[in-house]
Amino acid sequence: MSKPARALDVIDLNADGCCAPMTQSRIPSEAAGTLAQAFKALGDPIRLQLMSMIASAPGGEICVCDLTPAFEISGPTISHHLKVLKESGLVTAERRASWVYYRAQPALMRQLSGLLDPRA
Amino acid sequence: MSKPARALDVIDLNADGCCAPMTQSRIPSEAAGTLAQAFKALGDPIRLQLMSMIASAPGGEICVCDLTPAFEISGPTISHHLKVLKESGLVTAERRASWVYYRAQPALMRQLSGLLDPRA
DNA sequence: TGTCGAGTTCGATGATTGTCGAAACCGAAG
DNA sequence: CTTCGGTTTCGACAATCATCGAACTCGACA
Repeated sequence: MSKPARALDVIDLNADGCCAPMTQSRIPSEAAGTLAQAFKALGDPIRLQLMSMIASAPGGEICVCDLTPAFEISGPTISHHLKVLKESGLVTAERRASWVYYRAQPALMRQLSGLLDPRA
Repeated sequence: MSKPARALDVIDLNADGCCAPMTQSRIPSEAAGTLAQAFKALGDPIRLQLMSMIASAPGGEICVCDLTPAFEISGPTISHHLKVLKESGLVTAERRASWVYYRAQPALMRQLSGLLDPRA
C-alpha cells in the first residue's frame, strides 16, 4: 500500500479536497467521516479538558501522571480517553522511562478551526 | 477599554469563563460540558455535512426539503440530526408556510474555532 | 370540512460509548 | 531475577446513540 494509514493529518485531508471553511462549501462525504472522528473526540467533557491541558502544557507536552489526578475518574478511563484522542490524530504519545508524555498536533487543530471559521 | 463587547453568544460563553484558546489555558469543567456538546454535534458524518450545507447555503438558510434528498437516510433520521444540531446551539429553525428553514449560528462556530486556534 | 404534503415525534432495536476493577505490560531499581 | 510504580489492555455492564417505520402535527388548499 502506498500510505501507512496513520491517524488523520493535514496532508490526507488536503488530498480529500477538504480544507475550505464549511461556511463556503459543503464538506465532501469522503472527508466527513475523518473530520467527524476528530470532532467526536472533542465531544466529551473529559476529553475536551484533557485536550486543553495537553495543548496548553508548558513545553508542549504533559505526563499522564499529571493528567490523571486532575479528574475524579479512574486511571483506565483516562487512558481510554487519551487513546480516543490519539486515534483521532489530535495528540501523540511518547514513552520516556516510566512515564508517557502526550503532545498536541496543532496542524489538525488548525484544520478543524479553519473549517469552522473562514478567518482562522 | 473595558470589554470588546462582541456578539451575544460570545459574551454568554465568556460568562461561562470560556473563550481563551485551549492552547493557552485549560478549559474550565463548567464550560467543558456545553462546549463538548457542540463538538459532539459535529462528531457525526451526516451532521457535519448537514452543518456545512446549512452554513454554506446561499441566503444563509436552507429548506429541509433540500437537505433530505441529499442523503441516503430516512427523513426521520435527518430530522433527528437537525434536532441535535439545534439543541447544541449551532443552528436555528424557522417554519414558513409548509417548509422549515435552518440557519447557522456563526457566533458559536467562531467560538469553537477560536478555541482550537489562537489566530481564529 | 376534508385531504394532501412537509416535517416532527414516538417506539423499538442493534450498535457504540463511558466507566470500572482486574489483569497485563513495561522500565527502573533493588 | 524479583519487585514496584506508572500506564495500558481486557472483560463486563449500564447508558447513550443512529436508524427505521408508523403515527402524529401543522399549514395550505380545494
